[in-house]
Amino acid sequence: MTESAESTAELPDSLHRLYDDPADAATTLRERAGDDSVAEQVGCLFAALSNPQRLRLLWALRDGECCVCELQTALDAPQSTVASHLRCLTEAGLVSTRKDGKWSYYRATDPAVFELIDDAMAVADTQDTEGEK
Amino acid sequence: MTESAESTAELPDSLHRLYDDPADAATTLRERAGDDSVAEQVGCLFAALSNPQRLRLLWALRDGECCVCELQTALDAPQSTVASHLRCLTEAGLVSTRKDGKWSYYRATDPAVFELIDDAMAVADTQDTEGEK
DNA sequence: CGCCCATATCGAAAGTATCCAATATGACTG
DNA sequence: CAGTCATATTGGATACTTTCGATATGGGCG
Repeated sequence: MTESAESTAELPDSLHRLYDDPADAATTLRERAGDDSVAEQVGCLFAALSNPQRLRLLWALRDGECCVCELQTALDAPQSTVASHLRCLTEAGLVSTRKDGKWSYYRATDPAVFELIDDAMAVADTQDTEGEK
Repeated sequence: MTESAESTAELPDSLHRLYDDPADAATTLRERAGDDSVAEQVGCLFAALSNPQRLRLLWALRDGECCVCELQTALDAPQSTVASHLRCLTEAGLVSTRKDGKWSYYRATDPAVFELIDDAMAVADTQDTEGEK
């Protein structure tokens, strides 16, 4: 009886046909969908991982740190492109930097990200295989 | 001695200072970064998960199937917005539909996606906590 | 059949990401 | 301290995403 009163106004007609107490159902549904700020935070992580070049940068870092010129070679992309992607990964907290003179070395912050990527590959594969059978 | 000859031309100067055999190093680095088409495929999965509204749709589906009007209520978003996100999730293979008369019911295709999201949340949390200490 | 209902699709506006040449920065070197 | 080197930043062109009102589709009912 707190905010549920105001949110009742916006409910779709169909919900009234589906539930005896639509307002109550709405509250349950909204709880299940979870908090938007959490979703946004997780979404940012996934967004950082949603770019093929950035995934390849992470793969290149799997065996240990690399300097920018190595990563540039690995991707076969212009220096400024690589630098922007590294910035993006850094801001997402996925990689961190160590400077040694004029060279910058990047490494993965948390190896858990590699498991995350592996799991995603497994999920993507499953879908492919299901389509083929 | 196959393609490495042509790719040698584009190597950054700095790589020559870092390795005795830059062309060979380049080959190793490029192998480590992996295949671009695989990266693209995994990237698509992550892209589907990179939107807060779509994450909330999946959360809503965690306990079983829902019809569109329930999801619409859960997100508190216009019908067409919800429909586009559902289309996106469908195209990514993350949800599937069942039609019953004029109602459409959506469900998660593979529960593994929930583990993936949970793992991502754990990674995101770790970063937060590290920043605070 | 004619209407209403649940959902899907379209399409335009606004926002965001990507790429990369050019340029800036900051460090080592003679 | 001038030059060169490795990397970072800027800025603008182009492409993709997101949102959502309007409209289409296809089912069920009277």
